[in-house]
Amino acid sequence: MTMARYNAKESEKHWQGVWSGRQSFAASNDSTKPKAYVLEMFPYPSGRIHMGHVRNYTMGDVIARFRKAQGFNVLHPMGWDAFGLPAENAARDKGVNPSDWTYANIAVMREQLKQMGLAIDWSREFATCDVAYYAQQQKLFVDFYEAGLVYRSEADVNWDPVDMTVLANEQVIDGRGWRSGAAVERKKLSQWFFKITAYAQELLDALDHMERWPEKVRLMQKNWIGRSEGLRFSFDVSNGGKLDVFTTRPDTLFGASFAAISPDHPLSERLAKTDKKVAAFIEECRRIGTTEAAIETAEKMGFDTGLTVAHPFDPDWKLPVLIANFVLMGYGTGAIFGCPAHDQRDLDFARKYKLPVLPVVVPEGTDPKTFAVGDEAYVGPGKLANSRFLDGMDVEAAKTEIAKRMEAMGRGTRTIQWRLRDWLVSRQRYWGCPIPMVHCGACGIVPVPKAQLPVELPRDVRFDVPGNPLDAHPTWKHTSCPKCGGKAQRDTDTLDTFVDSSWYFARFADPHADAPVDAKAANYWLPVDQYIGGVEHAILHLLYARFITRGLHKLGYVDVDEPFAGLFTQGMVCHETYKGHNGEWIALDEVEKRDGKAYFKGTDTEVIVGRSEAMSKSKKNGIAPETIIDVYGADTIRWFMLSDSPPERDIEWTDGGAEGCWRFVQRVWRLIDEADALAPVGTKADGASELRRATHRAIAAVTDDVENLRFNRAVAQVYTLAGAIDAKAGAADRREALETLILLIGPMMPHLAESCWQALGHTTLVADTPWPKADPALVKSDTVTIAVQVNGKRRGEITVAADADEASVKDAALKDEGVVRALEGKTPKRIIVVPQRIVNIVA
RNA sequence: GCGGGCGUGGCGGAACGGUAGACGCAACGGACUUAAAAUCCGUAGGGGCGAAAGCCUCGUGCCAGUUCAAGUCUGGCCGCCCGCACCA
Repeated sequence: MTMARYNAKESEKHWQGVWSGRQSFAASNDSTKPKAYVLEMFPYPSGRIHMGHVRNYTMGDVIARFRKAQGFNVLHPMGWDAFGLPAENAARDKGVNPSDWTYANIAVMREQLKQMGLAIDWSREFATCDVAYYAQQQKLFVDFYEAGLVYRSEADVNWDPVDMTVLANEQVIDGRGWRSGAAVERKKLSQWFFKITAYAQELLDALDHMERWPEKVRLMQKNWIGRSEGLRFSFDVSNGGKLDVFTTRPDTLFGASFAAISPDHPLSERLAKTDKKVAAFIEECRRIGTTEAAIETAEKMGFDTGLTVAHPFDPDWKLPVLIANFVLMGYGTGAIFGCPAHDQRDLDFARKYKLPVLPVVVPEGTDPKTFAVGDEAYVGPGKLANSRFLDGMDVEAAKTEIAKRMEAMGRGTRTIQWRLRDWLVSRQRYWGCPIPMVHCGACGIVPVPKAQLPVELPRDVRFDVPGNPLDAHPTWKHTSCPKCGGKAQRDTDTLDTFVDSSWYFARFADPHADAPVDAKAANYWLPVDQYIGGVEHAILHLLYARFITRGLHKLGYVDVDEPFAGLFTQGMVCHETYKGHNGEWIALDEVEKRDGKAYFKGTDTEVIVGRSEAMSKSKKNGIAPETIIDVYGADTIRWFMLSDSPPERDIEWTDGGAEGCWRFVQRVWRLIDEADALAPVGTKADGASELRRATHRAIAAVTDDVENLRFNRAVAQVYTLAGAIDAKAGAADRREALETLILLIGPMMPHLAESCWQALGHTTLVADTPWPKADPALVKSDTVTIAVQVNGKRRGEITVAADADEASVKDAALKDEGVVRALEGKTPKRIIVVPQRIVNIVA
């Protein structure tokens, strides 16, 4: 009997139907099994899935299926991060309604994900643009408002002139909008904020306990939160006012040679009103400030205001007050004192403007009289000098002493300064969750009562005029005040889409609940045991989600603070790039490769082969997953995604690699096909044949590798087992080996596994079959072959019993022919025996 | 500038401080075939000795060090990648 070649297309469709019909992957909210919540960052419905999705969802799927096989009650849901600007752009450019466009995209992508054969509980699917979802989000917003975690404030905001909306700090990258790439402008606007800074300390402290998060991500968050301890104090200004400054180095106060304020400091602005030169200087700073990356190399610039401040410990010591472009209004008080000897920026500035440089901290054992600072500020430890009552103290003691005295004088307080600022969530856009607030002339700002929610988006909006479409709508914003019943206006802003994705994982616990989050269900499922996504969300999404979860906890919706117990950030999918001789990107399908060179298809014109880069539209080096699935099937593309490259690193897509995966699919199928005279289903293998050993070693290794997300190694172990299956082995041993092979690839190539399982005579599903268990006795072997070194160089090899005692191992080693030759008759001085590893003879 | 990561065959990559290069891709040789595809078997880091089995030697970016033993640990360089970026 010979079966046909494995038909991936038919088989995959078949098994997808079977799983769906049996609801194989439905999660139970009422189970006695241990739970496992496996989640991948949900996709934006752009229209088609890309290779990045395939890699991400394949990894999650392997974990989900693996956990199910291990007996866990698994939650592995899928949804859509469906609000956002592309829908509005499509509406403007193509005249389609954003909602229609989005749901059409979702329909396509859902089919594509289903074709991947993901073990997802589709009954829990939702999109963030579903009224049912954003209605709950509006309730949450009101809850947060009432809990004091939401406030409205006028502030300098980041304005994206292309997307025509404001952005949160985190969403400005290198002075540009994270989506549009446009240079961000500054505006003063009244906007809604989430009080994320209220949790700054908690968000920081918890990072230390998040062992299953990558160190890198924790560090990025730590830096972003940016805690620094210091002293805030005031100078008396010669104009009779006070100037507040913040410093982390109060110990260097006697080395101060100037005070500097930001061009945006209120004092600068006040001076500008009466002094044209000040105004011109501020103008110049702002111009440079907004011209993008030039900030990097921007020269330090200062302007002497003519004002002075008195040194807090010596009223006769006057320091000039300068406006300096490197002082940021957004951090601390927007004013500093400059101590050039111990701060590089201050030193650069002082050298340029010929200000004194007096060292006040000198390294241990250095004479303060001879210690000089050149072009490099001294920021290391040492003893205080030239500092009156601080002389001789170390830095820490001096900081404390100054702080104590300042506090006693009522001039300063020790404070903690954060880099993190509150999360600006208002967006002047249409396709987002409407902010459920009403502005009443009489009552001020009034939340929409929960009974009146949701505030639904209108369908009839225009996108052919610039500005906020909701604001431009003729009637939508007009409403009555929930409090006094008088005429009032709705808030026409919508929420940042990062709000949508900051609690969806909690909603999945019970996506049909009447409350935003069903406490019982969420407390059962949360935290997410394994979250998988791109490192690009290391700060934005992950920090916001951690904050919102704390808010949910405060409101009693959940008992946890941290939403994601385990986080894994996967690498990108890359491909070689091609360029023409004018530097233009050449699409993959316009290139053909011949004899190691690349040409324009059908011509002899060479194209330049560039390095491998993340697949992207702009570089034209993307491969559409659907074409691969169409040709080879989902299992092949899944296998590719897991093979070779460690999951956290970038993977390079190659045609050869894909073909190799496809060949392996066929090879597995053939192994089953050609396996004649197997023992019947249910036969127990016995004994300790080589094949049985290989089988159980594979179980142990693959289990360990998948457990630790080392999929590339798991794949290699599977290859090794496949190679070990020998037609000459016993019928029972071969059945065991083949069944094991199939169960091990089950999470990785689920369709192929089901087909093979059936071909092996089973009437059950791999999806319902427990994960195999390794017999420890078979994993360990009786004999081991170890190397024997002489003076650290490998000279021979001996095979000894695994439990051989040291004496007999030594004995065997010394008898080895190669060892004898290498010893040249010398007597060993020392023999190191590492059991089951190595013998090293020192002669 | 600061912080983090990485550097191993033609390529992707393996390797609790213990036989470097598992496993795969590409390559080459052979078998099967009228032929091709598919498949199967075999070879394979560099150099040297040998008819062969095999043996010697050099090899994990570079230079030192610790150790019986270093791809792995330590220090210093070089290169690449990522994050933050005048945060006082």
